[in-house]
Amino acid sequence: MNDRLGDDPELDEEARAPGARTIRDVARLAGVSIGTASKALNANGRLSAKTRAKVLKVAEELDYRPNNLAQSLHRARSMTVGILSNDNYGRFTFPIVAALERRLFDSGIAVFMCNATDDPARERRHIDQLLRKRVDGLIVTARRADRREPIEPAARGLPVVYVFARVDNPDALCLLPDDEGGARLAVEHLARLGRKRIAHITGPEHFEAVRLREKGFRAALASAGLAAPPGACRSGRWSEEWGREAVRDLFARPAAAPDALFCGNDQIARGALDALNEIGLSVPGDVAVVGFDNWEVMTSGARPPLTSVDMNLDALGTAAGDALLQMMAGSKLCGVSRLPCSLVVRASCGAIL
Amino acid sequence: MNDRLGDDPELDEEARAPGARTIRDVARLAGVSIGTASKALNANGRLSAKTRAKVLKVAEELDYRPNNLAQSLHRARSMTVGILSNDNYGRFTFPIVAALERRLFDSGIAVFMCNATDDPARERRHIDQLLRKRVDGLIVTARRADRREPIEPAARGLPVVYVFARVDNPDALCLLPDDEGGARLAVEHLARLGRKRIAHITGPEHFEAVRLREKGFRAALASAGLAAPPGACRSGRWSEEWGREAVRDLFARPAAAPDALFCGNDQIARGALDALNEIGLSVPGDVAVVGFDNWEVMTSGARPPLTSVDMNLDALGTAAGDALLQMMAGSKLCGVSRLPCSLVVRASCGAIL
DNA sequence: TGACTCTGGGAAAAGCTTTTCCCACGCTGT
DNA sequence: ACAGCGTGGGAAAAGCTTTTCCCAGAGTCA
Repeated sequence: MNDRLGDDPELDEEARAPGARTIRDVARLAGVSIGTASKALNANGRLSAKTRAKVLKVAEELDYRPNNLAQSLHRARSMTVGILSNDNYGRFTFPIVAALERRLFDSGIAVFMCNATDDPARERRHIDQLLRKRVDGLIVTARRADRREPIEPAARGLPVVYVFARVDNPDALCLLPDDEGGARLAVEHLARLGRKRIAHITGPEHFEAVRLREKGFRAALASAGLAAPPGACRSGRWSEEWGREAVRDLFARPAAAPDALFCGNDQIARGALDALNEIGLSVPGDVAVVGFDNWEVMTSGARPPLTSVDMNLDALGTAAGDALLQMMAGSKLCGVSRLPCSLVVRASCGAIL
Repeated sequence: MNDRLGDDPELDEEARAPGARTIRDVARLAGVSIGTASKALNANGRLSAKTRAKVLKVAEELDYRPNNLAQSLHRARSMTVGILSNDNYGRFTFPIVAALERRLFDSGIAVFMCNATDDPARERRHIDQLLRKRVDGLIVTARRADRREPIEPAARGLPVVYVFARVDNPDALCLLPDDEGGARLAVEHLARLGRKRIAHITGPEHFEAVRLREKGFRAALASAGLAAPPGACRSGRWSEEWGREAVRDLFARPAAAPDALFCGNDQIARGALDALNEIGLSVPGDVAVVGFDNWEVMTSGARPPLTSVDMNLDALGTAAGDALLQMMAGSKLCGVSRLPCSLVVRASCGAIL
């Protein structure tokens, strides 16, 4: 038996076909059958240590990589999942997807990225493609806006996790941030710092997140024994401009002016900060401000740096990965699960720093 | 022959195994051989119209989807590519990847998303996984910072496109935005509007983009017959804070103050706007400002809305997709290709609106 | 009517692994 | 020395398609 593979003319011959190494090559060069090679590579059957080592050595020298296509075909598990996204901006989706991909990759699963920007036909074609590729599961993400339709029944039997997306089907598993709890966190913090007249400037009411955050806002006020005067909650757009407008309006009569603002997102908060500045009010001296999203580019560019609620999107992504793995292993999971937010304290709320 | 498939007891039997339909099922129910069914589905061999129609009808009724794994195994083309990203933020990568995915999907190719956030070991494992999955090509993206190492030689023979990333290997294809041209666009525009003392506030010098933009800045000044006084170009960080600092410094002696600022990124521009505001200078009245990146959240939140250079990242993504498709079809492409930027004019530069 | 040409469809190999089942060899015990 | 048993490794099927090659039947022409 020739152990010096480096001198084996057969090896040189093989070296010319890169990337196309098969288990046949390994078996032939190791002088064993294909089945034996497979067993050695997978630490599977009963083989002598010598044979096993020989096969592994040859595989290493050939830089052999098993063909996942053939493996998947045989095992009826592709070790891939599809991520269906509808976020054309990517700001929320990206951290989720990144964490998800990391979690799944650590379990040996690769993800197909599919972007179907609110085009139902395109989404159907994507799902069709994923089914042809025999993905083992599906993740569906959306912008927070929409309570979307469940995906096609064709996917029945396939594990599906909706993350940062909500469907009405009670059999579906939806993972979402706890908007209400996040709002409560912010308002409780402000109340604890002694603020008495807390207002809420937020986005369009048709967002469920807006309604939930308002709910949390009111709940926290109530449990802090504070009143929510009429007009203390303003919903508008998600923009800085709206933040500025709302502040100008809220502070038009100084007597009734708030001493704290909880904003529905960091852009609104940023606009609010700018407007307060212009009015001549100091932050956090006269008014404390808390945002939502903890979007670094907004919070750190703001003056003073913005305290903000973090939705822990990466934890959400990791949780979605965990859930999908469980479902792929046979568990039936369903219902709406909301993961906690956290408060990232910076200077704008007037906490001791 | 029973044409009413709805009544066929065999069909009902089959209906219980969802997603597991094979071409055997189609063939059996259509009363033809597997080979014939395949020919009908692929419009391939010579078949009578009747047989073809019969097979297609059965396939439709069964909701049959060919198993891509088996197809790929046979054809030795997986119709998948991997996207290897190192951008942990996603701001630049996301638009590129989205456009890329769209382009490739339209050609029937699915993309594996791999995030290897600057961890070389992780990147190697990702590449290994992709090779096992027998991807037909690879896209490598990076943060603009680094002139990165080419990926492992193991991938030799596999088409690779570097986009928004740069490697020294002359055999590699790199697609990048034309930073220099973008800078020229901005400065020419300012010069055309009559600005005479144009300064440049930009990011860290170790970024190639910073050096190229400065080069474009100086070139455009020269060809407009304007001088670039010493200290007209300041490099620092990519942050709003740096924009504010630099403005305070540049405008310390009003006599030598610029009448226009070209900023290396929108965050710097945003900071500059705020600082100018505080100093009491009007934009664009006293000073015109142009940013870089055309990042919507920055440009539209700014007051006044910010004129900015757009790197056309989606065009870059589409071009990368085109290039990869060509390489997959056999073309050898290499070299560094820079795609044009464009200027998006808003109020901050003082153009007629 | 016989030979020949189409034509439509079938059989089988190939693509790469995994896994089950089985066989042969060598050893043990008497 | 022989029966039996354990052990290591091989053969082959299966997983799902595609494609090539071939055959049978029908039609055509002389």
